[in-house]
Amino acid sequence: MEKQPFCDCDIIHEDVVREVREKIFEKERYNGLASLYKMFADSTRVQILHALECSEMCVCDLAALLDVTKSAVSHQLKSLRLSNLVKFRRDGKNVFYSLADSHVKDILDRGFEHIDE
Amino acid sequence: MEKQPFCDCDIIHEDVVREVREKIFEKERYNGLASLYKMFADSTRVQILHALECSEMCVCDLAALLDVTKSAVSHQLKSLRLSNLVKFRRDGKNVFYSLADSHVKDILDRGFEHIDE
DNA sequence: AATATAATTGAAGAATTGCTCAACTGTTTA
DNA sequence: TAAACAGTTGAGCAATTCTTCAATTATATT
Repeated sequence: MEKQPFCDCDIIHEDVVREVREKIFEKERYNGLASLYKMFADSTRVQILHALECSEMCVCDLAALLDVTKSAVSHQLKSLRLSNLVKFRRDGKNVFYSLADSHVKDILDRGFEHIDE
Repeated sequence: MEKQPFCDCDIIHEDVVREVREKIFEKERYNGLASLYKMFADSTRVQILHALECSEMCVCDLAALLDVTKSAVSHQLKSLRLSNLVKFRRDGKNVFYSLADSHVKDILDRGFEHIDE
C-alpha cells in the first residue's frame, strides 16, 4: 500500500519546476519561518512588540496600555518568550519585558513599510 | 450601563505608559500589520512565496513542487492575491503567478535572517 | 504569619484557519 | 461541439488559536 502523493496533477513545465526545486530549502526551514511570522500575525502581539520598542514595560502597564487583561497579555508574552522575541527581568513584584534583539524592530519596520505602500 | 474596560489592573508606571502611548499607532494600523504577517504565518504560503522568488509559476507546477493539491494551492494563492502579495496573468489554460513587488522578498529575507540567528 | 498585589497557568469555549472533496468556470483541442 | 485539462470556488471538518475565568505562585507589606 503505497502512500498517495497529494498533488493531483502532472508537472507541466518540467524545466521550471526542476530549476526552482534546486533553489528552495527543506520543508523544516519554512516551518520555522512560518512559526516566526505567526508571532507577528496577531494584533495584540504586534502591539506588545511595538510598545516594547519604546520602552521595557511590566505586564500590568502593557495590559493598561492595550486595554486587555493581565492574563491575556501574560499568555501572549509567554508565546513571545518561547519564540525568543522578548526577554524579561523580575524586579520585586513586577516582571519587566523588553525586545530580545534588534531583529524584531527590523521585521516590524519592514511590515509597516509594506502596508504604507 | 457603562462599558467595562478589559484591563483588570491599575497602571503602575504612569510616566512610562504615558510616554509609550504617545508613540504607538491607532489599533487599525496594527490590525493591518497582523493581517500582512498572517500571510507569512503558514508553511505552505511561505513556500509558495519563496518559490515565486525564483520564477513565476502556474498552479499545477506549484502543486507538484510542494506536493499538495491544486485546490489547496489555489486557495492559498487567492489569499495572497487579496493581500496584494502576488499577481497573476492567464496564458491559455494556465494562470501564472509571480510576486507582486520586492517587499515580499525583503520580508522573507528578514525572517530567514532571524531564524538563522 | 496574614494579606495584598503582580504575574502565571490550565481548562474551556468561541472564532479562525487550512485542507479535502465535489462541483463548477474557462480555455484549448480533437 | 464535445471532451480534456487548468484553475477556482464553497461547504464541511479537524486543528489551531485567542480570550476569559478561576486557581495558583511569587514577592512585598503589615
